[in-house]
Amino acid sequence: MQLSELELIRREKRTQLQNLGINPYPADLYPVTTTSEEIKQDFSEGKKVVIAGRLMSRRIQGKASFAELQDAKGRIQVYFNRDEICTGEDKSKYNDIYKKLLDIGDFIGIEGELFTTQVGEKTVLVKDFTLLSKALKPLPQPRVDSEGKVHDAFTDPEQRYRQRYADLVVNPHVKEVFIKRTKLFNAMRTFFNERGYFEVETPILQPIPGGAAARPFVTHHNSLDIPLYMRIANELYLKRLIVGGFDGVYEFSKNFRNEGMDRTHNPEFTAMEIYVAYKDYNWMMEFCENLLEYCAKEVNGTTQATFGEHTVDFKAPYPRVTMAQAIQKFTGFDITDKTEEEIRTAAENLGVAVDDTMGKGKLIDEIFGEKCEGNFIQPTFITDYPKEMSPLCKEHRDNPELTERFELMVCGKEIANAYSELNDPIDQRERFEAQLKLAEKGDDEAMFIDHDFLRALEYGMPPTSGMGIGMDRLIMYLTNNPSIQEVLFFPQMKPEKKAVAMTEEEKAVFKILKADTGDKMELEVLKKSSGLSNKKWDKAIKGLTKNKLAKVEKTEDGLFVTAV
RNA sequence: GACUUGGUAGCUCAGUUGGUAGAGCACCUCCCUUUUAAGGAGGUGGUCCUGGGUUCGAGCCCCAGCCAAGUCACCA
Repeated sequence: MQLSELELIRREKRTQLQNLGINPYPADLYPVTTTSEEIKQDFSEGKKVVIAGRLMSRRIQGKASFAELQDAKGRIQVYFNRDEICTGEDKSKYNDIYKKLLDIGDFIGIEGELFTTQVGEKTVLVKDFTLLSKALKPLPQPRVDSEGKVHDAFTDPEQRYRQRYADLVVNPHVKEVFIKRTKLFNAMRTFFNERGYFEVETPILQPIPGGAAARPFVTHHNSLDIPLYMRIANELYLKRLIVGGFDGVYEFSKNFRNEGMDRTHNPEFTAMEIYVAYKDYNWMMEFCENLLEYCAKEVNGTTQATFGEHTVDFKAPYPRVTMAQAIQKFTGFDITDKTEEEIRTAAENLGVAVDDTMGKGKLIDEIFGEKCEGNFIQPTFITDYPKEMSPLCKEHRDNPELTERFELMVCGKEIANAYSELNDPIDQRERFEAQLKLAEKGDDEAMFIDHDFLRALEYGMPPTSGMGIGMDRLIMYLTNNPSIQEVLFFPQMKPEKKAVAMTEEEKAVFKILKADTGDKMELEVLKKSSGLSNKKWDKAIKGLTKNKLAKVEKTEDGLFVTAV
């Protein structure tokens, strides 16, 4: 890896510090007493403080200098004055160590006293400082001017996602998104725990990937010599726990789906699933709207959230619309009591793409997805989905073609999905078998039959309502980010291409050179044995000498190439 | 998977018809003791994404590829 000039300079400074007897990476605890935030909130002139963080900007004016120190809570101005730091004859700590050997990005600790500058800035007067960690790579340095305009912003998404650590250091608004993300998780936990529901963990490596229709990642367990799948959902395991006697269980689950990536799909994503015994989906709707109202307030301090052009209000309650009502409203077509053929014709008339493999449920789902879904901006429950689309959901108490299912739509997208859970083991087996038929027809997302899950149901599961929430999508709404990558610390990226150390020609030449005894050859001999054209030879040998892998020397006996 | 746009210094970006690769910030040297995006003077810094091709000559034109973003398709 070729180092830039700036990186070489910093490495040299590291060595110089060591030569001065200063460890650039000391092991000692640093006795921090406060943070930048506390200093500003609880400011009193002359107060002694010990703080630590990264040096983020410097304005050096000879024997004095202002700088900014950034810690986990923000930034605080610090004032380095030569006479304060170097009270004796030796002024090198200021002149050499501070001014010459520290860089922006270095972690330092500061002992000092608070004061206010003539322009009114709360500042730490540095009495002494300690290098805590030397940064060898220069950070991007965005700056904000007095009009609030950002200069040199670090904005390239590729670099920001690949080097999230740097993104977080220099872009405070990015850090804010992740703070809100954690607030959301904490808020949900609090809401559930206060109601007595129990947080659990279930397997991520599963012999049968169940609970959703999706293509799984496959891996292999060596000593068992069996395939294992990364989980696509945790539903079936949580229901086993309801069978086992828990009243309410929930889990934040990292799920993995081996499907396409775009700005709303990452191969791994986080869902929250909760199952509560003796409840139905009507109860769950109320629970859901109360939950989201609570979470929105905890995260943003208000139930309103801005998402692009929309302002969404999470204040409960939310409208409840059946799928049939939604379709009637946006297409004028009433699907109630219609045959499959009538619905197919209606879909075709509406310009919805259909094919012969689609059953009644799929057709209805297509019409809804195409014509209705995008219209629900404010949180809205869509209820009573076709049975065919919901193999884990209980049949509707009033209509055997439907299920007791709802999805919560926000800004035209689903963020929650819930059922009155199917607990009839015979019905469940038949639904799995119907899925198996779909798989045989080539649907690679059809569900597997999970016999152990059926066995669990046979022991009896109480009536239960369950709900899943897409955490990534929800936090996108709460932080106004249209891309899932902005709400994941480390979104999946294609691997960075490794810089090729040597070209094929260079490798060939180098191999011949190394094979020769003494690693030294006459240039003409080497050139001839490489068999390269003039142009390619020239490029190869220049490449090798440039990378200091070979050296060309002229002696009395002629031109020689030496391996270095 | 298709299409569109982009990839030039540590960061943000210019780069004319194909003719010696530029700016601001950062960095280095010197001066400067209460400043605040940017004090003054001077200087250093490049795999122009990669590989081919056209050409006397390619950052620029052509072909292929890599990576990213966006739109669409597919998918929860």
